[in-house]
Amino acid sequence: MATLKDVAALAKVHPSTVSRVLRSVENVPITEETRKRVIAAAKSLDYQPDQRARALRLGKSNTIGLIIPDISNPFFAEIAKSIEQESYDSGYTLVVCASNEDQEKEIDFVHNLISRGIDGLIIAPVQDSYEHLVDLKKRNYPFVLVDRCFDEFETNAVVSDNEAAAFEAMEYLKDLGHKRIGFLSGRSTIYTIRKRRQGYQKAVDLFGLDKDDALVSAGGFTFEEGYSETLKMLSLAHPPTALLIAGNRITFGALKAFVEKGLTIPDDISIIGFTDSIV
Amino acid sequence: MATLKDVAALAKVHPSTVSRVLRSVENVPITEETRKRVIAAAKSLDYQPDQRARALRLGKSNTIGLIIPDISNPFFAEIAKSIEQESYDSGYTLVVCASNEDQEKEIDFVHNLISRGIDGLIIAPVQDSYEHLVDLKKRNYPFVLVDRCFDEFETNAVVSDNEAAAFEAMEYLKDLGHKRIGFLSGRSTIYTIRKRRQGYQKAVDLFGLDKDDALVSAGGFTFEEGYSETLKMLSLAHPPTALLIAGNRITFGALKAFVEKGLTIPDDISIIGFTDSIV
DNA sequence: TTGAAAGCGGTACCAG
DNA sequence: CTGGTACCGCTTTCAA
Repeated sequence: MATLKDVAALAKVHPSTVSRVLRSVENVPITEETRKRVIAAAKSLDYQPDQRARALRLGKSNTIGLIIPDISNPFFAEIAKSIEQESYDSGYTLVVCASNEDQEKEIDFVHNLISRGIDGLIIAPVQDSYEHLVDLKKRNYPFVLVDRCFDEFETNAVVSDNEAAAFEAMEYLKDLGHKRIGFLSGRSTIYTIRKRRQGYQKAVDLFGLDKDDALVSAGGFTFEEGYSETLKMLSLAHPPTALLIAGNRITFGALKAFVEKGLTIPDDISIIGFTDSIV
Repeated sequence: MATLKDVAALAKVHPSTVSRVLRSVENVPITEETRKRVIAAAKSLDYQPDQRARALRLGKSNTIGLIIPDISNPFFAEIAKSIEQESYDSGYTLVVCASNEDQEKEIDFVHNLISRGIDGLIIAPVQDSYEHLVDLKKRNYPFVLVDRCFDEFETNAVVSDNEAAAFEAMEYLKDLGHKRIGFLSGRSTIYTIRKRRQGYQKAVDLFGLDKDDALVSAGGFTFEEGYSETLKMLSLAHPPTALLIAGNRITFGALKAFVEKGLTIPDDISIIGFTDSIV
């Protein structure tokens, strides 16, 4: 890698001059002569300024970090994609890290990214704990939460109204005539899941639907778990006639279970799933 | 952010001493006394070494970059996930960038990442051009290609045998009795696509299947394009009885077309798709 | 056993 | 208009 010095030597000027020419900002006047020489030298050496040195000096890196629980989940991948687009267009580089739903790793990433001098942080937290975030807030470090947040901990966050959405879905199913509706979801420590469940419960109470603990499952958010939990629910003495499913992979698991049981949608059973993939 | 100096001041020692204590490597002897004081000071200030300064000094960042064409494509998301795991376990941080199938952006990322001082680069190239990669090779910069590579340009690459896979799929369809098989894919500049197509052609020739340009489409790799291309192929005078599809989103598009046409699998039509999502 | 100083590659301020 | 210099935060000789 060519450095400022190399370019300076080739152009027979001082490094600081090269810096000025290349950034061209500042109202500093420069002879057309020198400018040409410098530019030529830089091009011939294919000079690229070292961003870490720059960042070190400037205290700004034009980089932001994104921590998501699972990059292979289409929902988060889509989030990552849009954020990436947006940052790129604004001249920022996005660093994507996947915590893999591992709280330790998330905390690790937070520290790691900060020590790399990123300008800001976007986190979809694992949500087993949040002290590290409290810490960030105390230090006034710029960060936002996406998709999931904490009721007990106030921060900047962009989340959707999962409770309302779940409630509306339930209302729709009720209007179809369903009285016995099951709820399938992942770990209930997760904000989105809790909210959806609240919407579910609210609807059950308000519409006088069947209230039964066996109809509520929070087994996990994988394909396999969705599959097995659905089977379990279908083999109840009084199985549900409809399902509200919070999680896209769970939904596919449920579909597999239906196929296996010979059930068809919407004749034998109705479902509404929270998912945003193209399928 | 607390710096070495801050810690040093608090512990009443020289910064260099703090550095030595904290890295604890080197066979440099240190009084237990001082060590204790330094550790305490560092902890109380929650000191995290500045990685960019460190990288600048050391000439090594323990970071590797990954450039993929599309993060929202499950195939690449899965690749990103495994690489991330692997790097994390080896103490490396992975920076993921999405070129969005945009050659310009890819080149941009390559330069950007290098100037950030990453130790190595993994690229699934867009494949419209490769001069920037030739450049990397000339400069002896450590990089590998994944999934896609160039026949005319030799590099380290990890790719699967797409040609053989396509051929085997065709053999399978032929054994089912199909004579007229269509091929649906994305842009044919892409390595994987080209190889699969070669496998397809080889099978058509070798097994004496129907050879018809109308049966081969390279429209694009999106859901919508898969949908419209399938419709187009189904409305031929002699439509295919089976389809080989290279691309997971195209496959879903094709499925949509089937549903719309009232065709069922495998009664009315057979398909084999290259895809790795759970669906 | 610890301190002082140089330098990684830039930027910014002050001189001239 | 351009050069010199200090410094960002850290590591690494070299001395003491």
